[in-house]
Amino acid sequence: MQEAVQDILKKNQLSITGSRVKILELFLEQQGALAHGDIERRTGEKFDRVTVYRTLQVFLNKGIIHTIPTSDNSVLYALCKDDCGEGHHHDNHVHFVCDDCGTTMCLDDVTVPVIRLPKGFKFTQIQVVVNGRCKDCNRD
Amino acid sequence: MQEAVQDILKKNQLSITGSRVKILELFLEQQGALAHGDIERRTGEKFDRVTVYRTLQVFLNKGIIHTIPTSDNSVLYALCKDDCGEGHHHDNHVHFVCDDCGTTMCLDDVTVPVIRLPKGFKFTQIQVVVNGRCKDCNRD
DNA sequence: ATTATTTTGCAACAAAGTTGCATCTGTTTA
DNA sequence: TAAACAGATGCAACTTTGTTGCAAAATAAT
Repeated sequence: MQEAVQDILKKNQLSITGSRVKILELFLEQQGALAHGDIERRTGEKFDRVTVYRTLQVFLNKGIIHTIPTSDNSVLYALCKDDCGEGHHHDNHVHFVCDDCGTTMCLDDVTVPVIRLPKGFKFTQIQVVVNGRCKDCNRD
Repeated sequence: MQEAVQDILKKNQLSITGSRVKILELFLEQQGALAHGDIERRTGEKFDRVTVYRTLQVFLNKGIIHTIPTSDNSVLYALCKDDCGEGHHHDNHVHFVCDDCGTTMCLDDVTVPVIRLPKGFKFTQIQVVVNGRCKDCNRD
């Protein structure tokens, strides 16, 4: 885990600092998306709010994480898979929000469908947000 | 136009007030989505910020407008078509954001695709956000 | 026209996000 | 390994966005 974090930072030519390591660890531990507030709480408010914002911004620019559009318009961040980097920024994504437990995740293996747009429209990116019940919540 | 506005308000059992009329007119005039800021500006700051928020909230509850999730997490509002009302709240929507002119619109005639979710997942709602160039911007 | 009900604007507040700057930490080089 | 440099951090102050309670004003009902 420690190594994975360092690898990612080095690969992206980022210096290895406390906040970056800690925040990246959070993303790796938890399969799912995190809000800015979550991150502050789960780092034990060890880092300044500003630092968290700036760290997330850096990760966004490097393509390490990406944002997820939500219907309630809170900002969520999620780890990107390997095929995303600077330049190639998540052309297509399917995100799932569980109405029960609130978990938001990126369904990487689900392919984004082709959408027939009206005449004259050209698309560059498609994001899909699915609401429903996740695997865990459906057990009960 | 005046009539259309009054009709909508009456149909939803809302009293006819300055801000409601003006804001509804904005939505009817403009085919596309509006941010809260847009609305304030285009009403000439005639109404208090709070009033605008509350008016939008009322329209949302009544199903007159709906919000659109955007990748940059700004809140956008758009008019609903007739088949949306209290209770039946936009289960499926395709929204288009033009990267050129920034216009965001609701593509009502585009059908939302079926998405195969992983085992155990159940969906209740699907929102699709498409980025690209709109009809108008593609002319040049 | 008068009353009852809603809606509005104001003030104050809370949350979310940004900026500039001095200080500190990580990295590089000798 | 120590000095020097570049970059990251924390603090303070500020802006933007959104919320709440309450008195005044506008709308609807009688």
